[in-house]
Amino acid sequence: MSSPNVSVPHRRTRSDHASETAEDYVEAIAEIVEERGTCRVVDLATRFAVTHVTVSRIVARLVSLGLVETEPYQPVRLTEAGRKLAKRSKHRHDIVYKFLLALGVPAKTAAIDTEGIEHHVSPETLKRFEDFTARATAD
Amino acid sequence: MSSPNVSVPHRRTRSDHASETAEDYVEAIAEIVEERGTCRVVDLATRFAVTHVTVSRIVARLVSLGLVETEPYQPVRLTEAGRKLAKRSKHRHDIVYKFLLALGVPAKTAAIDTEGIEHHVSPETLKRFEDFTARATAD
DNA sequence: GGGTGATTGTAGCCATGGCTACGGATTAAA
DNA sequence: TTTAATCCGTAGCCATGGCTACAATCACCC
Ligand SMILES: [Mn+2]
Ligand SMILES: [Mn+2]
Ligand SMILES: [Mn+2]
Ligand SMILES: [Mn+2]
Repeated sequence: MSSPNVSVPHRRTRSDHASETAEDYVEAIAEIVEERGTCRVVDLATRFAVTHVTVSRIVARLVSLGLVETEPYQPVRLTEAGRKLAKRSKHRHDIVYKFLLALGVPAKTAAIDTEGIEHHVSPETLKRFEDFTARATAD
Repeated sequence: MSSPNVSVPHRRTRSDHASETAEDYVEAIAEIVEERGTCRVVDLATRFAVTHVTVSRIVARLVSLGLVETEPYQPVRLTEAGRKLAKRSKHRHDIVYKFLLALGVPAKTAAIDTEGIEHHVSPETLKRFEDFTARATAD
């Protein structure tokens, strides 16, 4: 919002992609911890359909970003900052998903499309999504 | 659709990103040719707010993909395949943009969000966008 | 204690898309 | 015809996110 960057359309798209991995990973970690109690590298590899090597390197970057804590051969834990980001990401994710459902998109397709769309929805657009879903659901 | 790939949400998102550059570039080339008669590397660099080096390398890949033709120091031209992709991309882009407008998103924000969202909208979702816009505009 | 399978780490490769620095080509003016 | 500006190419750097191959660690059972 501050930098003139984000007012050039493609710049904003690129900047969205830069934060995308962090958002998806902390969200996934929070979900997996919720389900299984702990989250291991393998769980993330399965979730994202990539190898454990890819996950390890991304997790290392999340550590350097202060979103995640790890010890060798131990499960992955979120920091407080990580939990906050996860919460915000999940919130936005849910709004987008429910919006697509309210629009009449089949659940499976909605789940898939949401995973990409969520990162490109500005606060303003998100608000319109919310409003629409609220009205459509009011019946 | 064919591969089991695209049914894993994040795999589809990644595959969307793989085609994203090609789509945006051929679309931009078509637009710039429309406006100025020809499209040079510099025009694309301005459009995407990157250096001419980045553009050159991406254009080289588009050539190898059969979407674009170039000669040294000459303007960039679309092949027939490039024009077709540009047309499809623009069509989808327009539907997403008009949909956001119909939803009540301000034009500037809609333009920015569209640039990212368009690549993650499945045919099914696109159809719902179209339907919504048609009804909202019918008043 | 030893063996085995699952998990994690590490080395090293590739493609993509950013960049700076610099040099060659084209074009238009002087 | 020289000069200057603009445009383009090339070399070489970086970060990210994929991968395979292999080594180390851990957990658990025998
Ligand atoms: Mn998500
Ligand atoms: Mn996502
Ligand atoms: Mn785009
Ligand atoms: Mn995207």
